[in-house]
Amino acid sequence: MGVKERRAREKEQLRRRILSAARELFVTEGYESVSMRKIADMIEYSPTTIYLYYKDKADLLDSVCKETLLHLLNTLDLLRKDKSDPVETLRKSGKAYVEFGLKYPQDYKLTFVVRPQFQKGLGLQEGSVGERVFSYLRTIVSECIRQKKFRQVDVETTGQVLWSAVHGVTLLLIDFPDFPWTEKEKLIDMVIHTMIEGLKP
Amino acid sequence: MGVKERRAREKEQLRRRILSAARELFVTEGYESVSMRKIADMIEYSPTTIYLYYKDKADLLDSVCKETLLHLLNTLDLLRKDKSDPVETLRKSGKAYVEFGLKYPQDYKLTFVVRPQFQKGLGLQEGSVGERVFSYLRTIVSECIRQKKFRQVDVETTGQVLWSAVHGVTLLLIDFPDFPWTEKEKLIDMVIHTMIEGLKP
DNA sequence: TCGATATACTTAACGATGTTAAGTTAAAAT
DNA sequence: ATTTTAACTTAACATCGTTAAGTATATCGA
Repeated sequence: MGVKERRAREKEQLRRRILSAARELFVTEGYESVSMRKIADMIEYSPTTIYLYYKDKADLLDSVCKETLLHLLNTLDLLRKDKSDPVETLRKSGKAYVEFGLKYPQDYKLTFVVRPQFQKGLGLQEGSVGERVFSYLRTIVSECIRQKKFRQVDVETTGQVLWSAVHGVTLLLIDFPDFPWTEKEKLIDMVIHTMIEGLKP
Repeated sequence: MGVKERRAREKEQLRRRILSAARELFVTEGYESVSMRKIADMIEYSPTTIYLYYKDKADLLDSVCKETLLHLLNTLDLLRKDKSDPVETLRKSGKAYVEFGLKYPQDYKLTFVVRPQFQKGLGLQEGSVGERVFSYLRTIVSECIRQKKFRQVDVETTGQVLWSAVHGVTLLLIDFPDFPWTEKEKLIDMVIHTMIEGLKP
């Protein structure tokens, strides 16, 4: 009697096929340049079929971004294993964050720049993947303060400050690839290093 | 025989009317949501008239952004008068930069996020307004180093680091208005303060 | 002052967009 | 065997950026 189950599985498969086609197109051609018809062509269904699986184009974007956040979270989580030096963990996490952004520049922009425009009131609500990413940052910062590696600063604000810095350098490097940056590695390292130095006692 | 002159003046006037209509619509409705027809409606001309003054929609965006950069440059330039303490000038400039972004959030996004996507190879070339904004930053930083208020760091990289930080916090505040930020003022101040502390000897 | 030319602008059209409503086909349930 | 349900498609709407062709008006040379 596994008929229902098989059908559900098939539906889920198509759902995923749509999502991955959408991601590939969004990333290579940009959200605005991708039409529902292009996505439909890629998966060899009619354009309207997509609407049976996703509310609209913005919903598709939303789903793509949630996946990206999950991917980012997994990438960062790998670094938390080593608990010896929280400052070092923070440095590594910062680097990993920026490098993630540069490795998947369009995914990063979709998630942190394009999506907020289309999903108004996206406040990183309780339990969301976005909240979990930020909470990851909070944990490390508070450990740095507890071990007196940082001065007695407000954990919440400090987290936001650090996020600002890495977000900023990531976006600048993505958006202005032809700007005469000093060597990328050096710039990223200095952003993080300067921040950490500025937080020490 | 001021006929030619009058005609040229009239052309220039219409050109400006188009530009300011475009800016108003871009800023209130977002670049993608604005159609050439809407702009045309606002100035009471046919849509195709715009093409006699601007190559295409991206060209219109480009002109709007150049104006924004000029506006930003003028705002910052007012702060350079006081030459007593370069670190204080830097702090004020940083604040002014972020506040400019928050005062004109959509203009800021158009200039620093949307435009780069449509004008590929936008490297802030020699003599451009963008170059002049960055050069403003470079001057202050190098003065800080000369006066030994900062350690002996690379001027170019340091400028880029500072830009990253203010750009980052500006965009986060614009893009995630519903995120539970600590008080805006406090966050902005701490971003700048942390950076400056991290650069001191 | 008359006819030619150039300037400024408009109308009409093309192919493409997101999305909805109505229709079709095939499988499942009764 | 007939009805119901699910999955998908066709056709259409209003709107988009942009181009080509057309029109009207003002300027210029005679």
